Amino acid sequence: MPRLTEARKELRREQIVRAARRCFVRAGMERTSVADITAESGLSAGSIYAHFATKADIVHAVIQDLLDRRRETLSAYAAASERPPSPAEMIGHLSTAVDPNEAHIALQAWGQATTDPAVREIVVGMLERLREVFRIGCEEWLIRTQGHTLADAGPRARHLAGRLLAAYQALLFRSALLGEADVADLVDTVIPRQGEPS
Amino acid sequence: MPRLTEARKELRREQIVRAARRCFVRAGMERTSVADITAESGLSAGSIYAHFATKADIVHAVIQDLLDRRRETLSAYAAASERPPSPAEMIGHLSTAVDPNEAHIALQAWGQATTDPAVREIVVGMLERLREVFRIGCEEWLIRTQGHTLADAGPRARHLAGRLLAAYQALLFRSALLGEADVADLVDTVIPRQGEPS
DNA sequence: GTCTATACTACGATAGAC
DNA sequence: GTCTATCGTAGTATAGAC
Repeated sequence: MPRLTEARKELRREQIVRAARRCFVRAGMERTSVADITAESGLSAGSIYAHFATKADIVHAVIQDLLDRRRETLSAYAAASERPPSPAEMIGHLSTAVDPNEAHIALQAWGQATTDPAVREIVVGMLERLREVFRIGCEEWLIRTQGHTLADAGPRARHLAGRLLAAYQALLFRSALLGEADVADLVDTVIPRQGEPS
Repeated sequence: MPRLTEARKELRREQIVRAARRCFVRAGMERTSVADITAESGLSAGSIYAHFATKADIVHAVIQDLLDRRRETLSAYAAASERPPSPAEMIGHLSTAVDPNEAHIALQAWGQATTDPAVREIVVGMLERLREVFRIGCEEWLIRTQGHTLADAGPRARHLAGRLLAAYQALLFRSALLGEADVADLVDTVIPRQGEPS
């Protein structure tokens, strides 16, 4: 029966993480007190501290969880279609898939990362993995639809991945702080309409 | 003599803002206490509260001051040279001029902006002004060195300005959280080597 | 205007009953 | 495991002397 209790434990953790995420969107990570999280989750302080040692651990869990989901979604999109999506299609898809609430947390995480080494680790590590997802996606696209050789595609894919990463971050910023219109505008701005970007 | 005392007052405010900025770089805006700022500035709590009503006012002043300086620097660069700099030259200049400490504050401000309306106002407002600086710079470059007509240059400059803005934000992110190498890499990635970007 | 000392509040974390 | 109640601390802001 340990597996059942393990699963239950994980379920509680998720419940807490979800409640914390709602609080963070509303008031920010630092202005959210543990009392706020207890109120939002319907649990008590004692219960929460049975699953997380400190408030910082909750913050880290929320960020990690968010970034993990994001990466999985992207990875799934790139792998789903029979014909690999072009960089322009990727950004187009991202622009429709990005959630302002998630963008809020992401920007807060960036700010935290400037002073909290643990958060920095999470953010930078995830960034590298995201870059890798982009790179592999671009490589497949170049080889399978653009007729590049493997040798050619390698450096070119790295280049494109860096560009996609920057575009994605700009997307998050605009989604969090500007309007829907600015998100759409960015897609037009960053990605050339046809073929491959220079 | 009111002007002299006014000037002294402003000087004290600057002293406080500078001390606060150092604290923010070290520990973040929210984890910095007023006591930290008094220690860093060499002043006392009483003195500080004689010049700022609340800690939030200090935060706002630090952010505003930073963004103002940034915009002035950029504006001066664009206006300085006899021949207007190209977008590529602008980003190249930015990449060498960006200070990691300033980038730290900028990212913290973005995070704050997601929940603090006053900070959001400052950040978004400054963003629009920055976009305008870029737009005007690009327009001049297009007209005076690329032979565009005014009618042609308008929309094109707007397009380029949006792109420069995104690149600048990516630059700040990398400067704050990644290394010098990633900053240089971004310049290569985002800006085509010659002529105008698509 | 600037200092020291402090009032008041809010927070993170724990204790102990159930 | 979860609750209620609470301890200790740290923080913002103010009071009052100089």
